[in-house]
Amino acid sequence: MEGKDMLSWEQKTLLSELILGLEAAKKLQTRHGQAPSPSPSSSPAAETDEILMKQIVSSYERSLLLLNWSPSVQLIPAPVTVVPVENSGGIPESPASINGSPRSEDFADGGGSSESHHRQDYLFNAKKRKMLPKWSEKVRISPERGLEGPQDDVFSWRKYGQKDILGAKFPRSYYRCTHRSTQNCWATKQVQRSDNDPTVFEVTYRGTHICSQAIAPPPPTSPEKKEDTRPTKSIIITQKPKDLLQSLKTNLTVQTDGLDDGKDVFSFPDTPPFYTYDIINGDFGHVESSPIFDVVDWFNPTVEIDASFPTFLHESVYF
DNA sequence: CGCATTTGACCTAG
DNA sequence: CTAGGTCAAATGCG
Repeated sequence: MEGKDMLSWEQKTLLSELILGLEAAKKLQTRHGQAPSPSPSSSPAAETDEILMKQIVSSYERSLLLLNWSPSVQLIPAPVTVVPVENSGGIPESPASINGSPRSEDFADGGGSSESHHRQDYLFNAKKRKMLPKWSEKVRISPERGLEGPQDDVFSWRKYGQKDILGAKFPRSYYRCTHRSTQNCWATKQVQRSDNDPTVFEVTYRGTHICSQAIAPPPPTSPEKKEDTRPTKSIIITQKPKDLLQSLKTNLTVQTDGLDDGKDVFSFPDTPPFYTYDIINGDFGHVESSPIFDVVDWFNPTVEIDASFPTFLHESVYF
């Protein structure tokens, strides 16, 4: 039946919506380009408009590209190996993390089993989660800090579980975004301390943050002390930020272990990425770009991303 | 008090 | 069945 294009109707709808929007934006852009700014006095405004339109168009394009690219959302978002630790054994890392067969079973709520309402939710979440992008990085903490878990990001995580893993000395901790319920942010991460090197943690992220925290940590309009913008968490990563950044830029150790096909090499987009933020900690710049959120289903219009989007490609990472 | 963590039970994939 | 992942009640903490 639907052999190649197995998109759910939601995805199709989204697709057509995006196409529509893209067309409109393009038209607008064209027209704008043909007719120079009506008010010559305010040229900066025109520039802003142009930027805006470009942004819109490229956003649409990217979205479409993503959708077409991988029907089952298998984008790996710029995995950054933080510490160039040599792979001690390698990660087992479920090779078939993405199943490629997104059978869109609808949840016919049938009559009778209302008891399993939250169970369905569980199932639903599990299924949904499976489609989320996944990547991992190794983080070395500085021992003198005595910190237990590495917190290399500015996100607020909430621990929701801990498990002893077979063959691992240390338990694995499970975290999810604090704003899961409030903002539908389904990003999770799990932290596993390395067996041999207890200063190394392996952090596996799953899903991308869509919460507002993901985008705008500090408001740029208030030139106050920018030191305390981060929430009490001191970044603890690594020893040489310079070399690290250098190697990141040149080498970019991409650890795409979540790819089962082994073919989906994520190349950085040439278009201005979705957003980049960086920790201005004097320590390390962590650049993360987000792929698509799994658009499969949420009709939550309250997620406003654009409002906090002004920092567009600012590179304040110092080398 | 409202949040986060702990921790055993529960669930599911393989 | 087992191992890994998640839930949720209990507990802790500011």
